[in-house]
Amino acid sequence: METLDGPVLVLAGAGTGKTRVLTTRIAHILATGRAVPHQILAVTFTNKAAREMRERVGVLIGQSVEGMPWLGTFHAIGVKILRRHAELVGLKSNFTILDTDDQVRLMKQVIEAQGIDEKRWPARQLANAIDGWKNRGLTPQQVPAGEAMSFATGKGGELYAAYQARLKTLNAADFGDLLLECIRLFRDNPGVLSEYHRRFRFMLVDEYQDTNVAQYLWLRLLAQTQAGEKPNVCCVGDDDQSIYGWRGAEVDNILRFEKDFPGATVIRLERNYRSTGHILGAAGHLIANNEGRLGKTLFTDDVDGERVTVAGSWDSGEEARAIGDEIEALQRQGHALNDIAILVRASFQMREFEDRFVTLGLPYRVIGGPRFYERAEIRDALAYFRATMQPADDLAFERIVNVPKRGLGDATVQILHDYGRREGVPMMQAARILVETEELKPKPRQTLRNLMTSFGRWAGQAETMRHQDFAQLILEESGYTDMWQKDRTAEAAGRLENLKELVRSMEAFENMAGFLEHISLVMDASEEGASEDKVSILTLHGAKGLEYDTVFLPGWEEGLFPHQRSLDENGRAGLEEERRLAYVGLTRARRRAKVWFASNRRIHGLWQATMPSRFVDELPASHVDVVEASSAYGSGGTFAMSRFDRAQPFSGSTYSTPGWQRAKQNMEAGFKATNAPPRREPLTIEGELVARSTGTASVYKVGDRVFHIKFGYGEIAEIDGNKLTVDFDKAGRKRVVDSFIDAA
DNA sequence: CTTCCGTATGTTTTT
DNA sequence: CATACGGAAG
Repeated sequence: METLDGPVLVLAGAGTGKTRVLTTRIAHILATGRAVPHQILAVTFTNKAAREMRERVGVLIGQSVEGMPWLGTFHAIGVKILRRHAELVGLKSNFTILDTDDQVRLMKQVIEAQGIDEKRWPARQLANAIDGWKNRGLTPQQVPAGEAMSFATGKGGELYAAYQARLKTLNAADFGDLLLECIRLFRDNPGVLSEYHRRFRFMLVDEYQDTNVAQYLWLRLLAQTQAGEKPNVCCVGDDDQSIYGWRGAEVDNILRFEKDFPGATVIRLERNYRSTGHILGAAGHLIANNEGRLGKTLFTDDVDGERVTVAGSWDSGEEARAIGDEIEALQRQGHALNDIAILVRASFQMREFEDRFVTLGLPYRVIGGPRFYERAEIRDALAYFRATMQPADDLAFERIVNVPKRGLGDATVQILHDYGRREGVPMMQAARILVETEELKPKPRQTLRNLMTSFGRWAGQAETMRHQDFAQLILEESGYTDMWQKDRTAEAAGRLENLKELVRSMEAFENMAGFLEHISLVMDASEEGASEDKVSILTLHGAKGLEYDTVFLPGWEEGLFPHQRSLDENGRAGLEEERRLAYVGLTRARRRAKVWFASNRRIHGLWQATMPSRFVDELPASHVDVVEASSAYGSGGTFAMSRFDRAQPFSGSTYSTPGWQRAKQNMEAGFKATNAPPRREPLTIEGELVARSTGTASVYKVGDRVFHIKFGYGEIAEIDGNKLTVDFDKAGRKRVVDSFIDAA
């Protein structure tokens, strides 16, 4: 770790203190005077990681050093560089950054402009292709002919080129460009590149296993050195935690680090400070099934602790109930809900848990749902701001020209669009010109005139008011807030709340322009109050980098985990990535990891018999307990939940328990998917609900109109202590706990 | 231009 | 099953 000079690869296993390595290294470089803050380039993948690193460096070196300007995500640093040299890549320095949604809409236009049927060749698909090419560092000219052919019978490359051209006219860049254009900048302008060579004395990269080709090329360019010199580049990562291959990450980057940087020092961190012995043992054994690893074996000085448990359930509903019960049991033993997480493979699995927890009145939070910036209301609001601030931002203008509905539909937009393209002016300007002509029908013409007057007025006010008041004003005068206030659906209240939050978050910025720049890059939700005690529900992907005392891992079934699609599309590599995901899941646990699988699961609405995941088989018997599912569910009927015999957990690596056998038999018998659940649950729910009722009289009465944060408005049908049965207008009849309810 | 109904389609997700 | 999107009718 003291090695400061030359290339260093730190292979940091899960829970070995990866972030600590990076932060102490930075602190060390600064403390020893080897460089000053602005000579250090430190890149991360996510804003969260960047923020965390910044904070931790700050703590280590004290307030004496002003922040590090070159600590950030690949993209944030890319933008910073591009803005300085924008003209060299055909942009102006105030270029707009498009997100995925803008991207797709623009591509749709490009596809249609080429006279291609957008239905046969969806924009979405082209966006994915182009994204893939950009991830691999390919410009339109460099796309392999075969691949360019694959879209729209050979138009793929052309469309990519046309799209890039459109971006330049719009003075815009998409996320991929932030790196790709940087690469082009460096390649075409050696002078610029060497300026950065001189500047960056030390380079550090976090999560190196997640880098894609473009990021790799970018880094290589920056790490180029004079002959004989070795770059001071330090990459930290863990090949066993590479789970973003489907997004362009190349594990290869980390596997061949030593070839790329001859004479590199490789440091392995294998001492784990997070988990108990049994958890590490199980995870290590599992991941050893992968080939092509750099190979690490984690160890700990901690106790062996509890074995990893494996439990089966009849179906996903029972899985949710059993896990809910276990969590309540843990809670009674004094465990904080914040220390408990449920890690799922696919987000559809979350719903069952949510429903169950709502019924139980067990507080939970879903991590990683739709991002703040992705929400329609936020994007609409931002589009208003963008259109006001940057009158050439056609995409923003198009987005909100008819939101709220004001009678300016496709026909009108098309006219503006055509005129703009023909005359080479932005749509807003086209609109100003056209309202003075006879080209538009009287009604839309008047509406459009009013709208343009508003935009004109707002643009004038931008300078004179505080930007948050300014934002508020636009949202109100445009009728946007009004639109949601009139909306009585479940989400409307939340949307208004989000808008308020958006305006509130602007306070932290100098002005509107600064805010827009930030939001286009950062775009993640304002930190949710982690202060309340709640169970976390998140995907395995979302769990990377996090840790919890107790981790529940439901849905370990063939087809779901490993996911069938991963297997089909990427074969062995896909399987190995799934296995790494399992490894990530297990290693999130500090004290308890609890694996679950169900024998039946509803997939696409049909009940399917499922087989336990091969990963269950790959867990070593010596670190695992096969446990009986919660007894409450096992006792009713012949087909009731099987018991797993504690006394004979395994024979070899094959399970011999009844549930296991039955699950396999079900598969082998070729159980056909049915429309009906394979079996009705015993009526334990009612008994349990009654038993659990607090008896406290509810403040509500039958027939009251209420509002539920998740289900919206509804009417109370029954009351049972603090458990209410509510007929929701949209969500139907649900049983909920009254603490989740407000009077409507 | 809006509303409603039918059909298609169901991983993982950051910037 | 449930939702999301696109096409046809009002």
